[in-house]
Amino acid sequence: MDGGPGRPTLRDVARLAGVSIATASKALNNQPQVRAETRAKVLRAAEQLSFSPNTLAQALITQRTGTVGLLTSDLEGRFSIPILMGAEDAFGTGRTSVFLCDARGDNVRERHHLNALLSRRVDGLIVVGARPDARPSLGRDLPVPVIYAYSPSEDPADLSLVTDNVGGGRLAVDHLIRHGRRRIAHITGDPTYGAAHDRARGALDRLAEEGLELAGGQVWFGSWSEAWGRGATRMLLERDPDIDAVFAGSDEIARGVLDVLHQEKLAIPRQVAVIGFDNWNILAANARPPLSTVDMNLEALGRLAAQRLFAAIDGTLGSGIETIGCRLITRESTAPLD
Amino acid sequence: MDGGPGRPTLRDVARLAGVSIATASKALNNQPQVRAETRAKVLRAAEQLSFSPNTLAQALITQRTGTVGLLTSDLEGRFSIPILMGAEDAFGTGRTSVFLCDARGDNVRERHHLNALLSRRVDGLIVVGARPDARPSLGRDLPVPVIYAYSPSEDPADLSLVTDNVGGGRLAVDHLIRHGRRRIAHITGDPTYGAAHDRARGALDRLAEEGLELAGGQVWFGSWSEAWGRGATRMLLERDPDIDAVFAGSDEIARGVLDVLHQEKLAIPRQVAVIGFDNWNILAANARPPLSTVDMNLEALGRLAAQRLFAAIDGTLGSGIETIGCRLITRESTAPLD
DNA sequence: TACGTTTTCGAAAACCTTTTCGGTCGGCTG
DNA sequence: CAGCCGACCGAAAAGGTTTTCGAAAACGTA
Repeated sequence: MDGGPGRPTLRDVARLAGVSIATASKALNNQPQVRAETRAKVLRAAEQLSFSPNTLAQALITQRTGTVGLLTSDLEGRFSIPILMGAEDAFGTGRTSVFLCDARGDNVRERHHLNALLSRRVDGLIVVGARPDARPSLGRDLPVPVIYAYSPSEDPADLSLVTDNVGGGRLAVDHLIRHGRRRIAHITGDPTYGAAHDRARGALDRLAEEGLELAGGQVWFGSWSEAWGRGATRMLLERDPDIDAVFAGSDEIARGVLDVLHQEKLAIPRQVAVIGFDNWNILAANARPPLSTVDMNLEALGRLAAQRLFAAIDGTLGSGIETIGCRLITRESTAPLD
Repeated sequence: MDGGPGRPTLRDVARLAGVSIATASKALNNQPQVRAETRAKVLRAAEQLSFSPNTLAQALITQRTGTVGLLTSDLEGRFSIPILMGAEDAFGTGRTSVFLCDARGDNVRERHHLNALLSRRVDGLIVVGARPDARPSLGRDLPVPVIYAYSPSEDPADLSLVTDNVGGGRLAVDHLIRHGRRRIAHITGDPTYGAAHDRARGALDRLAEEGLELAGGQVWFGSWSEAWGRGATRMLLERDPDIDAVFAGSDEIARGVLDVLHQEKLAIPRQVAVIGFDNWNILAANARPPLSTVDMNLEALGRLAAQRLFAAIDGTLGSGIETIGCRLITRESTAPLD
């Protein structure tokens, strides 16, 4: 009936419409060299067979698959997902599809996935890391453009898109200062993370501009956990009971801070304001009180990555590190001192 | 040098090895009809050109792309991700790649993605929904097998894989009972979710078997939020101050429960045990004390979906609803009464 | 040497589409 | 009527691979 057991092909459409394969193709692709009447015939036939063109064959000719690879190191990580969504979003509207590959932080698996993606002739790659520190480059002589998101590449010849952690730290402290806070402490996470130091630096810079010193006598490095937030807050209060604000390096830590402040019967935000980092909704929005925090704009980063890649696919790729600014989210855990 | 500007093709390999394209293909694919010496020559040539076969062309012939589509309705949703990871995991080892598509809960976008995936000639589809209630089928006459994960299809002719919420509720209450708790309350989420009722039913069933009644006089339905967990706990304590355990319908709710129990100076787990649902690590593991909870085995569900799909690709697909059991995670928020 | 058998290799078709280029047909001008 | 032009259509090549089938080579046997 339709020419065989498989899916209908352009040949079937052409036969049904009573034209040649070439004209059928032209009709479906809005080429000008076909009469309106003929085009209608073809379209009707295609509709009738519910024909959908074989993208593989198209790609074979046009040398463009309309696919990109998304190589993530850590899917469960909360940072890959928004980036991935942003990228999917930016592509989704067009005719590009995304191959998702999770390397699970394993180098050989990453290599394996990379080869598979190249075999599939993806038009480009986005590599999103698990943590904001630099990672090894995939190499300089890949046949497709590559964009590194979140984790920059170690090779400055690559193009990397990262969040502005220094600016984020500055943003948080600026917000506290504007609300009249003067005795601001900073509790943050794992000191092996560059991001922890960057955020701290931004915070200290802004304090210095105001002629303020960090309350608590130091930046409290530890781990990115609620438990550390609790522990550090206890130590902090012991050492310096008079703080009026805490900048936490992550929302998890902030939750720990809130917990201990409640235990100590300190009113939030009246006596102590708290601000977090990440805008991890489930933690921040549901906190008691809801947590002000710094959002890294990861979806925007993902979208930008997609756009840059898109531009690079026909054209040439830039290099270096491009920084995306953070955004302040104010909720009830910070408020002006009255 | 390598025969042109583009990537090396089989033709280039053949030329370099001094054989025909056909033999080159056979050599690379371990076909038996080629002399060992010739095969070595070809392999060396391929290596030298760092040749990787064009999967598109292969797919065109073999009528199998080695790709599957993962159609999710809600990427940011915490339930899609583990399933997605499980599926990626099960496929990743082989030679299948995954197209990720997020419909954002929008029907026309879903249709759009579906068409794109079919155009790309995916070998199969996994559809993962945003909530555990039934969703419309994609249709019966798709040219590839489809598996519904998490959200079952409304059409019983489709194959759906879901979590056993009744069993999960039973598991939670059973755990509490075994630890000597008798006055068990249940606070859960949005009553428009079938899962909320299923979990409650499992809980009530197990209580009935023991001749126990639900403490608090009712199942407390509300919303899947920490705030509701707090509010419900306050009402519950007012009505029935003597509870010795709370089964929360989600970890978020459980966090709210813990919060209020702490405020009321009730010792956990000595006076009141708390168990959650979801095993959402960031909430459960970091709670004070760490939260016992029920894990839905979503990665396993994803893996199973991949396996079922794989089996269906060559073979025929089953139908109906297949249920995956839950798993108890015990942490410190539950302990035997002494 | 003649012949049969096994092994090894290559030519060509097939997969499905796009695109170029040449051809047909109608109508128009001189 | 001859010639030309524009509009429309089809044959065929191309893209990279797999696979079938026939041909050639190598080998053993009579």
